[in-house]
Amino acid sequence: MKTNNPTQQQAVTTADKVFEQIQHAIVEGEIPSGSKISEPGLAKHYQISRSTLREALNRLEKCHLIERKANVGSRVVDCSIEGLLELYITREALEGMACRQAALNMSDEEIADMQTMLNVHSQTQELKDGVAYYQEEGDLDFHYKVILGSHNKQLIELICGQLYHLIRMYRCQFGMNSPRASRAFDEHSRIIQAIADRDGELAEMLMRRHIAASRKNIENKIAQELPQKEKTKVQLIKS
Amino acid sequence: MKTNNPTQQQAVTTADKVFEQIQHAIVEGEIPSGSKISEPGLAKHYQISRSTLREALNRLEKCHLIERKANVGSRVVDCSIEGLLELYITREALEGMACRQAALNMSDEEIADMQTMLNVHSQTQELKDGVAYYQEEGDLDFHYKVILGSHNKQLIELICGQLYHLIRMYRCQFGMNSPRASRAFDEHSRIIQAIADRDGELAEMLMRRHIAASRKNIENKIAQELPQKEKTKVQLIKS
DNA sequence: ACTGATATTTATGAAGACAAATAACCCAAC
DNA sequence: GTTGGGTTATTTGTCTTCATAAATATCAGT
Repeated sequence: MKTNNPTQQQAVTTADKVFEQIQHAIVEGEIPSGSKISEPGLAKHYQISRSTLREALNRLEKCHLIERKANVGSRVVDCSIEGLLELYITREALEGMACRQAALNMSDEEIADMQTMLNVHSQTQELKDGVAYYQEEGDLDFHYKVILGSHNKQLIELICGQLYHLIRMYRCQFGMNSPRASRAFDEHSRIIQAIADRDGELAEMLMRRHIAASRKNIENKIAQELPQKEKTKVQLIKS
Repeated sequence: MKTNNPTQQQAVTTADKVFEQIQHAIVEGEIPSGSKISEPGLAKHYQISRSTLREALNRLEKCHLIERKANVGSRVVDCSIEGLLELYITREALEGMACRQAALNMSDEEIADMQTMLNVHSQTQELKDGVAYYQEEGDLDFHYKVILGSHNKQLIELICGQLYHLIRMYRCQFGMNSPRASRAFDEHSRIIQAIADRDGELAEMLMRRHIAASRKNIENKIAQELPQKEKTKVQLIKS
């Protein structure tokens, strides 16, 4: 799986490399969500000095994967339902606008590229008739291309540079290989159509509905599961 | 002028204090936009070690006031017209959504508080019949309260914690004490009304129009000024 | 046995020293 | 005069060490 994104330039310094390793460990849940981070411990584990580790921690803080309190230390963010819903709200706003801008600013080549990508995904989806690939990779790819298509550095940095990994973390932690694959495919298709038509208003509306639908899907699952038992996390959402 | 915002807890460590000082210096233009940052130089100037300064630089990077390249160094972001417009686009998306959420989530007390604030600003505006105060402080206060009213930690962190200072920087650098004060007041008033009516959809729409109007105002100024001469920055927008 | 204060330990914040990479400079050759 | 290579100098990245604040454990007193 492609773990890196084109926005963050590839790691050259050791702090960068360790950052990516810890990032991966957090996203995949190897370092559990909500746990305290021991600077001396992690530094020893990765065979680096504490100052280098702290440099890495700063990057992690930048993309909201850890939180720091002065004179106390760092914790991995804990994945709460509320946090997940708030993240979706934010995505709806940002990606909606990104989609509108994409409709205005994407080049014809970029649009053609996205259309072929969608076709590839379509075939792959039919072939595997499993849903995992499409949602896991294809969905992210789609959203990614739209965001980059906005040609808005501010939006790209915020979504791809910061929220992206948090989204992936929630996906992993909650085991969300959403069951909405086939519907999502249609929605993606219509969004691209709107972009191709250079209809920014429609493109934004469709993208927002697309994300809002995912959010409501989650809210429904919660409404079903939560009353019967008070378990709050893992496997709650999974189809 | 109130320089701090309620979201970032007050500085306890020296790195925090230096961070705030440099932040202020950048926002006010004392450290010119686009200039390279000398780590040894700044460390000496603030009488701290380089490692402490680097800690401060990391915070500055977090709120997009400086940019770092590996093995090369840090630069203050340069304020371009494109950057300003992109920032407005992003604000429109985020604050629009924040406004919608505020209409859903604000308590009655918070709403009443905002209404009295608006009245105070109204009187102050009439009294001074100058526009500076309202725009400089009142406008930010208004937007601030709306964002906090969303009760969405993600949105609050993104806008108040990160974009806020960048917005202030652009305001200072471009000398924008916008001439839209009276119109802005009416718009603010209608937005609060929509929030009080718990009409999220309308609240978002009005907020987006409010921000978009500012953006278009700037675009018009540019369209007027740019053809006649190629000067790109300072005083370009000022009424 | 339980509470509260003190002492010990541990972890974080800050400073200084070293190594590696980049940028600046100077001189030679075309 | 301009271009290319090599050397010097500066800057950044990393490590080590010290100081300070928080957390824990210990012990006395009730």
